Amino acid sequence: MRMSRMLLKTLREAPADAELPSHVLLLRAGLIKGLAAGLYSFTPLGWRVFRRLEAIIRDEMDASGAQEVHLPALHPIELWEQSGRAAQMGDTLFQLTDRREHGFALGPTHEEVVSDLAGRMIQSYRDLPVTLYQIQTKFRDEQRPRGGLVRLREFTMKDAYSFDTGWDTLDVSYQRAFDAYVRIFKRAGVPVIPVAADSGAIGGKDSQEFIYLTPNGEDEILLCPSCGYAANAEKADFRRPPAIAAEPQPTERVATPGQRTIADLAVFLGVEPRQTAKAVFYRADGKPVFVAIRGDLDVNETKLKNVLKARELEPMDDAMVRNAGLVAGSAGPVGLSDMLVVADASAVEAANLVAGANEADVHIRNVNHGRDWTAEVVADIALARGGDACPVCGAALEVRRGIEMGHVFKLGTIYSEAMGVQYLDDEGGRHPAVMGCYGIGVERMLAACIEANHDSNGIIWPVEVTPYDVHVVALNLEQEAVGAALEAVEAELAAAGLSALVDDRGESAGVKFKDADLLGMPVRITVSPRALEKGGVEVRDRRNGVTEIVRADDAVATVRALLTAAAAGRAPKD
RNA sequence: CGGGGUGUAGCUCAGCCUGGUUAGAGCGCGCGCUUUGGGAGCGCGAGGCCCCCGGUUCGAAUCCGGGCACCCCGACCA
Repeated sequence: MRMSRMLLKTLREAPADAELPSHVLLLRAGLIKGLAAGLYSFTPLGWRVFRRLEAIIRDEMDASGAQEVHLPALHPIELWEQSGRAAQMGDTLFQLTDRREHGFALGPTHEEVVSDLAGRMIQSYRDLPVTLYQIQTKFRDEQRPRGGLVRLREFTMKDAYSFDTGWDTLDVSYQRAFDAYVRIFKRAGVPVIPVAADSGAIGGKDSQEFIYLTPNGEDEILLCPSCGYAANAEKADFRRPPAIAAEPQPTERVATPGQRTIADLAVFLGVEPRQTAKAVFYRADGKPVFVAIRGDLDVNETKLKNVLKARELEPMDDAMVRNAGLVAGSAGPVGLSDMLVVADASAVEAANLVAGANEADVHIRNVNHGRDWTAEVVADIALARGGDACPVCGAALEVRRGIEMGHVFKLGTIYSEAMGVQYLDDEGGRHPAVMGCYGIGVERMLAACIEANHDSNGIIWPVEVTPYDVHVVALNLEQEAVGAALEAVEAELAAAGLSALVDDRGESAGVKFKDADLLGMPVRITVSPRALEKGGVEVRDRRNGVTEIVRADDAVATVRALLTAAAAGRAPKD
């Protein structure tokens, strides 16, 4: 491809509204153009990269035995009502009506549609197991699109769904998908770690996310440096610091003027935070919920939401707090009525806690569960934090941030039951298929690929992702010798099956070199009078900038060697 | 949806506080000449509903009110 003919504009300066390195480079290299919040167009060069990522995904999915399908992006709303997710997705679901006033949704994901297809086609255990996948556009009316390609309203997902006769064979399908993901991210040059993840209110069993660790990420991950335990903060467990054991003592009211936070209260009364009870009030699907947890811990709202099987969980507003007879700063579980009380195990096990008296500036000492108050629900609803003890080995957990690249998830029979995916076993018995689902965000993967593969000059494409294998810079192209050498190099590259982007523009040498670095092809060849004088063409490794002059005849072999070394992850020679 | 910020040329921004000529710069773009090893030089030129609507005023990019858009931080997800 000749650059003089390509629709491509590189930017010398970064647009002001881009912050992430990947976003800046995507725009500066002219790979994407914004249309509106969370919506981007791909340029010819950007689309080439996108399609190479798709090709890697397709290749590995096919190799894993999955079969590609193509499902509609436009879904009858009934399908979403049938699964119950129209309500669950809420405003995230883009909805519209056709000319007959029938409701439709733009698919945010495809469990419903694929289940409908599978339900119509799967009849017997002989049809199972089967894994279907597609690479499809998804639509989500996100609360906040952000980070260039990191969080979009229209994006491409590779989504796969496995159907099995039972949980045991689902384990096999799940592992196959997992292994395919490991290979996909490796080939795409995106370093990821699998972490235990929340499976949501819908339930399901194992769920793991593939996370690209970066300070720019939106997810909080807890990692154990000692044993390798890794979990999304929503899911993470930890060993709580032990409570102080003691015999229950009689309760005692105590004046605590102005002591509204756990920290203040603990100092005021001369106790440790873990000797207090923290009270937090929520609305779960509109209903008031009182949550008690030991004072040194925080509530994990995801865990709480799951325990309550709530669709929506939000802090109570002030009016609701007053109506419930609660006093913020001095709230406690003693004497509450007309409200669901949920407690973390920590608040139940600990003896003689200090708790609010539901009266301004008054607390109660020596509050004990079972004697002074009772929780209807006792569960693990505590939030793991950096420094907490690893649930596996006890070492201090570290907090990192990351971007979710993919998610693998054992769904079970939730959708097969709702959507009617059933099979007959060898005795004629009818059962719902056991499902798994597996997603990868393709644009997000492209963003992470750039985050992980760039330097201050621009992108450094992994060999399997690069839009062209070689960037050929021609200088003084008007000189006959240069023109001839360029044509020879182009012909040899083509004959060797290597793709090339050829800078034949009338720009100055500096502009061409800067653009070559920015655009990030792994190898650059310079065809110029100076190189010809030295006996050939110049070949340069983008990774370290090292150049060598080789005979034009040897250019292809040299390029090959550099690409192979880069693909193998071998250190560039210097 | 809560908090913060920004809307002036394709991009980065000045001008706004303290209203007053034809609204500016750099980069980019077009033409000509010159130039070709790290975003070159000279000359000429095109390009603006100053986000939108309303108000104040003799007069608004500038002051006031109301919208909208975009970005960042939080609650949600691939």
